[in-house]
Amino acid sequence: MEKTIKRVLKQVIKPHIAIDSNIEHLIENSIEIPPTFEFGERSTNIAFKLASFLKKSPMKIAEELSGEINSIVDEKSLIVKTTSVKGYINFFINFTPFFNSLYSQIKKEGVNYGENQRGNGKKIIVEHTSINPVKPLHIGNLRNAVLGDCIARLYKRNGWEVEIQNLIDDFGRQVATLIWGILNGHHLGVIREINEKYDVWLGKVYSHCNNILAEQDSWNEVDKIMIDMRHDPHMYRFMRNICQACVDSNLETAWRYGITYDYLVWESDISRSGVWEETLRLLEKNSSFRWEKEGPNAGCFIANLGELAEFQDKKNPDKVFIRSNGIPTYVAHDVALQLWKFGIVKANLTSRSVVKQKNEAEETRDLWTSTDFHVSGEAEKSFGKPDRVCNVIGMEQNYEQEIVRYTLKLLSLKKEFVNSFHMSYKHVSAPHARFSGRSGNWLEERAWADAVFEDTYAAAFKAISKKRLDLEDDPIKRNLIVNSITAAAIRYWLIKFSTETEIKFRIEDATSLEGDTGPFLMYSSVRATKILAKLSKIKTFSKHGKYEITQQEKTLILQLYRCPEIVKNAADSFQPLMVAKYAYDLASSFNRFYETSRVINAKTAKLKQFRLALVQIFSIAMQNLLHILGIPIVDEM
RNA sequence: GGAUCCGUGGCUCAGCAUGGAUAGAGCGUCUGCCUUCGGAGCAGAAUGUCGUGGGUUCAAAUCCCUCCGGAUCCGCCA
Repeated sequence: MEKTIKRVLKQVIKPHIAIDSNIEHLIENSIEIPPTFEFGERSTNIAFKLASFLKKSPMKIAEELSGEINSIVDEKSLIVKTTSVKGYINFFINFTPFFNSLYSQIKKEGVNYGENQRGNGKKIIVEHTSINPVKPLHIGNLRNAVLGDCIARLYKRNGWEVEIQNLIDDFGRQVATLIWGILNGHHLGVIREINEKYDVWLGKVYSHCNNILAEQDSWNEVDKIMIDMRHDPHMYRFMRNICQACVDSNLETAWRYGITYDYLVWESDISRSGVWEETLRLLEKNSSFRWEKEGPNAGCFIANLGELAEFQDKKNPDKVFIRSNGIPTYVAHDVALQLWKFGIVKANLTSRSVVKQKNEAEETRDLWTSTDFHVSGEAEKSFGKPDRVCNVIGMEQNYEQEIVRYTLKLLSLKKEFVNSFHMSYKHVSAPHARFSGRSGNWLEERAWADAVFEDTYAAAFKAISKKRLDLEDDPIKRNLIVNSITAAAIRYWLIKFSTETEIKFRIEDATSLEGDTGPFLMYSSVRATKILAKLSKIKTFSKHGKYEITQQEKTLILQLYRCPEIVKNAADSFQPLMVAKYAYDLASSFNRFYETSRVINAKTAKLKQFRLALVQIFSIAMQNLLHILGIPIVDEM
């Protein structure tokens, strides 16, 4: 439709002014969706833009162009007529051929409707979740995971090969803190409740350990454990087993929400494979990095970021990569990791496939993990070597992520520099503070991912018990449906905000099932499914025959048409929110259609056929969108 | 001190990249709609100095600057 409008516009503008690249650009970006349907299906403000070139008033230009367009179109072309209102040119289209072609397209593309192949098979690594393996996911971690999961799905539908990594930092201070606590028997002071998830209990222990450490001021003992974890095989095995149990428990949570991974990357495996040493050799060869001989940073290895314009305004533009005690800093580690992801340094990790995961659509995905021992005869698979890397990390780490990115620039890794993306988002906040694993405040607010699931489940269960008395005899089916509604509600709630908005955690918002929510989208899809099931015997829509199209139907058709554009823009701007908003608008349009257009009792056979066809393509598009959002598709609810 | 982000009805948020017609939703409040494809829905009402003050422009919630309020960052923490 836009293509046709631009072509016609150029045709009528040409006699008035030469179309150079400047004018061409104006035309390309001038098509918009009018505020109300009375102004047509599309409009353009091109007359305003041309006013200064033609030295005429916008209204006059719009009037002339509109008249000229009307003289070359008729009721058989896609554009039926145009009007000029206050300087705008409004386009009215012929819905019958428009619908016919949209219908054929969506029917033909089916589950692929909305997709494109722009990625052309290129590969992206999306790293998300990546929590320390000492605690459960809290709602903020879940926001990270859901956003990352959604971006991965979006990239896939833009023709990219996607590899989802989850980094397990088992060599960090948080793990050492926990191990210190367990070795000193402090976990015995935290009673594990019946059926309590392991990671939840561990998170309590971890928080407890922090309190004791703060009282005793025994951090030097934790430092010693950090060293022992690296050098004492028994200590390492002890630590890794605990982390493994925690990760297994974390995965259970992720799967409840339809989140799956391709590769769990263990920090200890990375460390032992020599990635850091290789990175250091690479940096040492470059003049932008140096060992400091004097001054406050004497004995440290420094990244000379001050030579970049972007860091000139910093109080201290240079960044310490290796402390004077020889231990690399966190950001240096992240640099090594990024270099490894791009395959600039080689880690030679041993990997094994551990479990077959299923997401909400029952799609199978093998989960692989890096490992410290190889079982002979096991299948191997190589990871990495992407064209692009996207790290989903909170906004408070914007500066660190910039350092990582610009370090690539200092190393003259131009391609890797422009293909490093930090998907940044703000925190989910508790009423008066931020959630933190250390303070354990997620506990008192019931803000860990499993508790939020339970509370939402309870709300959904209450609702379905009222609405679906018939399901009392089928608790298994009811449980499946309630699980789906729960995941839908929470996932949608985490996606619907802009990544730049801090979400205030309030359980009544997360568990809401009405209005701008995930269940609302599911419900519209269920309505369509029900109609389709009842009319499964009607022969397929043919474009011949006459029928009237109502305004609600037109709106729905126009909404359906936008799907591919949204999928493209959402991926390009790293805004899953755009898909959520669009899916909500589409569901809303369908509900209005549903209220005003009876399908089963339509007045004529032809009308019935047309409406059924509209329901069919709505159902296809909505299911594709739900899949991108990771919302389960159900037949009833 | 410097940097980034945020400020939109009572509440929670979209819209800002690429300026454009009457600033959109949801929740809450109020009024209607179940002999009607499933009411987790629909129709309607009320509620707005788009933080403040300037500037640019034919046109500013959107771009630029000031100030006010909030968050985060600028570690040999992770």
